[in-house]
Amino acid sequence: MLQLKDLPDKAILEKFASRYPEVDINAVMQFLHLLGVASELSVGLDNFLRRYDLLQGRWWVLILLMREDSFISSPSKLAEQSGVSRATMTMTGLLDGLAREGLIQRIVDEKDKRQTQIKLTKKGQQKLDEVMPDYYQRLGQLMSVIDKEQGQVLMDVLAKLKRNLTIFD
Amino acid sequence: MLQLKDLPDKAILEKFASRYPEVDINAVMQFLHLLGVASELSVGLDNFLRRYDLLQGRWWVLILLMREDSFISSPSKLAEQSGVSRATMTMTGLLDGLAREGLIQRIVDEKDKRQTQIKLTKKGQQKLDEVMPDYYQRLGQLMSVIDKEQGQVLMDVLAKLKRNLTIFD
DNA sequence: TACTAAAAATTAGGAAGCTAACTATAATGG
DNA sequence: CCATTATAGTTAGCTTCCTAATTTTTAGTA
Repeated sequence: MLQLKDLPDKAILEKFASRYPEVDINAVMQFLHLLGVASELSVGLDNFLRRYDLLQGRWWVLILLMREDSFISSPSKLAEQSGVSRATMTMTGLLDGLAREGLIQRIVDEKDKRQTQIKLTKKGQQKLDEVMPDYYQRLGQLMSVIDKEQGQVLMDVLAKLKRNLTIFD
Repeated sequence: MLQLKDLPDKAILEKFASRYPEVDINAVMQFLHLLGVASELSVGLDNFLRRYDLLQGRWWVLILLMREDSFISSPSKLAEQSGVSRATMTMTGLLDGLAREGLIQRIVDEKDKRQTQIKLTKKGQQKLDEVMPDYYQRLGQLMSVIDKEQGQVLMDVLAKLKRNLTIFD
């Protein structure tokens, strides 16, 4: 993700504009600030989760399991939903680590021996019960500076950008 | 950065709300969509750059050098500005790779022998002259769906969130 | 002046992701 | 019904980042 710390200011962009006249200065500023702030938020979230011995990936796995009615899913479904490769899901101790700490449990699927079922344990649920209230409380505070109208504009803008993603193809 | 693909919908968040009543559903949706879209934009940018044999890190180095009056900087300054560690700047072939391809040049600083000066070469400038017009043109198109008023709201919202980052501390 | 501090670059070792290849099992269709 | 194809999980090898320690050089101070 965008790690650039020293975003260009107007002066720099004007310098670049003299060589590359097609630049739309406002477009660049909006784009880079969007990526920059999102990246900082993501780092902030990571730091927050670290205090609960969770990394973002491990946390998503627990949440995705809690979404399921029976608290059961499979490695490939979890990988797809959380946006990592199946290899990453088994390596990196994502599942191994969670299982070692007793937050999830592997169950052999007798019907289809290719599959392993992954189940959220009581201890895993307890971990979420620690994290989530704190997370939701902070998130509410973070977003409280955005009023209703601005929130709608934000969601609208994000939706439009998402639809426009093919521009980089 | 946030890799979660399967963002929660209203139904899921309401289910979570019954266990964690402190959740502000709109806040969560806005937050996750912001991180999600930003992440997809960043991946899109990477894919775009790959066609010019650039990764995001390599590209920033060239741009940061072009910003300097004499096209000269140092590894630690570049590391700080582009948001990677000094170790990453020398390893990973960031500088080694760019030097090998002749896009930058290392110059020993005779005044302070601890430092190495990094200079953008003519070939490096040519590389930017290939990439930047295409980049700016696409970026202009991408952001063209956001009108002036929405753009101002977006920048305002981002600035407010940035100021609020300490909430995760 | 000589000793200590700080600073720049690098190196060592490790974390967390990727793709591609491999193994075992299940599903399909000629 | 058996041969091919597809799917789930894992393994191998690579990439790109990190922190902490090391080396060299400079700056500051007693």
